[in-house]
Amino acid sequence: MTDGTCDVENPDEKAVAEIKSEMPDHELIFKITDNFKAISDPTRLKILLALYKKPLCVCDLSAILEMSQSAVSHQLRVLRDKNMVRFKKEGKMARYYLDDEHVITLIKMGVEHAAE
Amino acid sequence: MTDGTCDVENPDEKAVAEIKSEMPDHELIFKITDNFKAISDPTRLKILLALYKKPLCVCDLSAILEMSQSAVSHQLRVLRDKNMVRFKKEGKMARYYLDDEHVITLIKMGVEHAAE
DNA sequence: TATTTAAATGAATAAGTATTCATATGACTG
DNA sequence: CAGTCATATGAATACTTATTCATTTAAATA
Repeated sequence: MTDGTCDVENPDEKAVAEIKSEMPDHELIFKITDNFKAISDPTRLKILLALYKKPLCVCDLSAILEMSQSAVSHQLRVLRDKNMVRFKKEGKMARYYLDDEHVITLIKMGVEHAAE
Repeated sequence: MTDGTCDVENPDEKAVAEIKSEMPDHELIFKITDNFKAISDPTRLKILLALYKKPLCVCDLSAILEMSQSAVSHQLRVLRDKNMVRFKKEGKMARYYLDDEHVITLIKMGVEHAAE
């Protein structure tokens, strides 16, 4: 075992090498996991589900999620940094919009999957 | 502002209440995020992508990912606990199989999304 | 203008987690 | 039967991250 593969019952070093070479590079892997990570937090998922229904201000999101304004703002910032939401300042309010249809498709599939 | 919603320009308390009532309950939200969390880690994502090509033993996965056997085993356990992979003991080896087609569909979409 | 409101943000804290290291188990092998 | 190999696992460590608290900013209002 010089290459890390098993000795036992393994005429498959070729297959292993092929799978390794076909593996997406670290950058792409990181991009993918980064997107999934964004929708892996209950607060952020709920924000996206709410905004899917209707653009909303921070205050309304805070009421819908029953969470502090600060916590919601912090998570909105995460979603903004990933370009999943955008906002428009309206007076002293900030109205947030969904800005990524792909993510909603992913979430819908996740909902179906989890609901069996 | 007694209900947490904004005073300003907000005749939408009804909409807010509706969105709140239509929000999936905590249990379902948790199920969904739990699945996404599983594929939000680069190591686990790579394991699933590799097993999608072909069932593999821990040792081969370790070689493909260029990671320690221990790290791979720990992550396989996480995926096993979520019923995303299963394994069959073959002598001293353990051959791991994908055990969740839905997850692969999600990952495929994630790949497409990330690759633009 | 002083005050209140909506939102953003930095720092601190707490909770979660991925990897490593050391060790254990069970199967094959010499 | 002693030793090696494949794998699993517990503990420790290092890192990430979600929330809270306190504060700040900018806009509306009294």
